[in-house]
Amino acid sequence: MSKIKRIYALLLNEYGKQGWWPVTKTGNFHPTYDGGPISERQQFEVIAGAILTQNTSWKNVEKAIYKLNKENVLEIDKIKDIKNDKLAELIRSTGYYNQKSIKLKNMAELLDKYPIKKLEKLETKHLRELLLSAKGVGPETADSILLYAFQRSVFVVDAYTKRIFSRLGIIKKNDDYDKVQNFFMDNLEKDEKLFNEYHALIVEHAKRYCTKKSNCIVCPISRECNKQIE
DNA sequence: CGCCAGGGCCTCA
DNA sequence: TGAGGCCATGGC
Repeated sequence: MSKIKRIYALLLNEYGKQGWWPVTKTGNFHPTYDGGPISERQQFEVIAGAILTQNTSWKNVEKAIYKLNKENVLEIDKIKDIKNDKLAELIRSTGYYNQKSIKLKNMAELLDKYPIKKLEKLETKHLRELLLSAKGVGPETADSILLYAFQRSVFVVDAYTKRIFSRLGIIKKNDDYDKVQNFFMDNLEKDEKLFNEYHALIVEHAKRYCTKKSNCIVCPISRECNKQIE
């Protein structure tokens, strides 16, 4: 078994299935981790959440999603029509709220022009390019949307991925996004379910042990690690 | 009080 | 193409 597959097995054994991406179920206002197929409305919720969580803790995003649900505006048409100031106020807890308000409305415009049902028919490469053409959507956000909203087998790279795997000695900390992504995609089977779970496990591991000031002493995968802390 | 959080854009060299 | 500033709240 390859090293990255072994790491995956260890993390899965340690933390269990994560049930990503958290979405709001009917009759509720808070997103929950259940896994399973999602509705078109929930696809948009994932897209919005991917934007809102940029450089921000998910806890702060949950509060915003709660408010958006309570105001009944977490839909493409409603985000498109809502006043910028009103939207900014609802998502205040996520930080960068003025920029994110614009980003959400840009995305709603895009999805109004290219409905999700039509985007489903696009090849992954073309869908990725379209998402990246939206202001405020960079590679990580685009790939999160591809993987968690459209179930495309794309590996998501974030700051946690770089931190964990550079400490493990598998990548270099200055490797750019595409290089890290290619490393994972060249060394794992192209399986959407695997990519979904692996990224979620990376986030969990980074939060619990591989924090900025790491917790190597109690880390469950320290045997695999060179402990190359900055 | 400072640091960090499921980034991305813009500018400047 | 790489580094640095900027956006900003909430938890600890």
